Amino acid sequence: MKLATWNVNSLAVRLPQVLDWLQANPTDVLALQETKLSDDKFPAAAIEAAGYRAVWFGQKTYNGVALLTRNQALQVQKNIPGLDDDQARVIAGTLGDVRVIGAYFPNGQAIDSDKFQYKLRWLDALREWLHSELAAHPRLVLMGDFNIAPDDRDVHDPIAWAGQVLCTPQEREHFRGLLALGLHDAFRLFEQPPKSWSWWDYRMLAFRKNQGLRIDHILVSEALRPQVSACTIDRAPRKNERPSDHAPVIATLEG
DNA sequence: ATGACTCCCAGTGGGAGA
Repeated sequence: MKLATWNVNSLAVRLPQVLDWLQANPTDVLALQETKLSDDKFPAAAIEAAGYRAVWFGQKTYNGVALLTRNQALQVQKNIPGLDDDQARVIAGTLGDVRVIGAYFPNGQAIDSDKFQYKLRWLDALREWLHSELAAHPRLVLMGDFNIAPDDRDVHDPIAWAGQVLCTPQEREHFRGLLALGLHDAFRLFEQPPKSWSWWDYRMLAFRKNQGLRIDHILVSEALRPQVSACTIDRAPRKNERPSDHAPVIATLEG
């Protein structure tokens, strides 16, 4: 089973790249973030024509998530139950016996902003929900754009980024809290090249200079961990003419 | 360096992203 996550920064702009990528990288579940499309504008027909099913949850201009799947996703859940949230950030579905949660974590903007407080509240609610989801679905994957660089080795310039949003102790504590639920960072189950990033700023020639962050993640539950045989970041789409600022992260599960 | 780039909705600029 191949699982992948990709923040596409506008599905309207990136749809051809997503379809090309799926053609080259057959995937059982591709979680998308930042579709930036209201539900009536979601390109369901083009995705079906490419041989994929989809469930989606979006809004105009901002946010928006989807799961593109080979088989129909069941038990679809949109956003975190019990959290009063007007932003479309989560879509979950069940494929076979695997529960898949695709999420676009809040950015947080600045530590002294309301958006950072919202991020922390959202993270609290996510952890609460995951606790019960894991009890109901031991075989679970949480993947998406976490907007958290878990460790200094996930940051091209840890000194410049120290204490900045995406790297604060509070955010990293939340990431460790997810691991404490029994989730594992699939990327770190394997030897990886140093300076592995999933996002590069559009500015400052950041991709050409390989100055980025690893903020897109695939977390697998304890029950799935033994089956994970690989986890990689595919930099190729970042070299496209009009790329997303994020690259896809891919995990392979045996069996 | 309150920048840079890209996307969006707007409407000839500004918010948001990370």
